[in-house]
Amino acid sequence: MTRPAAPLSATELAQVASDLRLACMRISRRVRFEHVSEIAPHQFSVLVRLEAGPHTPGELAEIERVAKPTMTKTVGPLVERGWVQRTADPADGRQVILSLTREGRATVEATRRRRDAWMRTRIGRLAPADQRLLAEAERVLARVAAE
Amino acid sequence: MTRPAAPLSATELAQVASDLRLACMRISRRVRFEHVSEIAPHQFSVLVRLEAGPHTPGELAEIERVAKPTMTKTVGPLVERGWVQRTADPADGRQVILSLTREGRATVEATRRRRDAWMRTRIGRLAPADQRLLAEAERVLARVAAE
DNA sequence: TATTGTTATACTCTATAACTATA
DNA sequence: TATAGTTATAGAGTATAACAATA
Repeated sequence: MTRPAAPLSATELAQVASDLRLACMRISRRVRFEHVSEIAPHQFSVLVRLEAGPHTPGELAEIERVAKPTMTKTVGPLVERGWVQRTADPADGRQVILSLTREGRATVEATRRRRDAWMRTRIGRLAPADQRLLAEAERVLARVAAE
Repeated sequence: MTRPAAPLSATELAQVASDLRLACMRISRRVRFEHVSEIAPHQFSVLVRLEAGPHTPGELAEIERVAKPTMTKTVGPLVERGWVQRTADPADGRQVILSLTREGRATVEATRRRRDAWMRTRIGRLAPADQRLLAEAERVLARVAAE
């Protein structure tokens, strides 16, 4: 369908990498700062982890690359606000199982919707061809991000 | 050269926006965390601002959206490490002019090179067609970021 | 009196070390 | 004795309020 493409030259590669990195970092910053969030980034990150399923504080600390006492302090306010609940592990009395409450799930979804809306508004303003270009590029960029 | 493109449907638009936002945020996070930096993000940000030219602490505080006392504390260690220098404003005795030293400039450039290299390595591994796709998309993404 | 920058003080997020309960 | 989680304590980074020097 399309003719075979030549790889970018070293110069082109350097330029694209630099510009693309900068664009990603700027977008990321804008999304995070756009609305003065009701929830701190590290707290939101924990809610997102719990969305996928329950975890112990120790697991969360490892996933988030944070010390265990830090996770204790991070989770505290989330429990107080009714977004996370602690339950005892029936099999091992030392462990605690953290899970998202219904309110916690709603908070994650609301925050995600706000962030997506920011991006959707801006892409929506682009010319159709540019929209399709980004749709194509997204698949590649997702692979880069996942690497 | 190409046939006219139709705009994305609302569903496609929502999907692309969400996925693209996530990819940008992940890449941004990876770039920032990849090397345990010798300099904290907010300090690096100040160095980058000063790269463009001298500023007063008050200007920097406004640009970085931070309180003035915070900027005083941020700049302190940068001066101690020899990356930033303070000079008195000859026209207004209340003001201080902050500028980058040669060492400060070198630090900014080195950090930027490391970050670019991370991205360059990953784009370099892609198929030529994907490289060219990202090169095209970068221009659009930069517009979105600048908006 | 208004403005620039700093110092004083407090709160949050992070860490390491010490402690408690359980295995 | 080892492990999961918490509490105790300390170091950054942030803020607001109070202060000193200058306009």
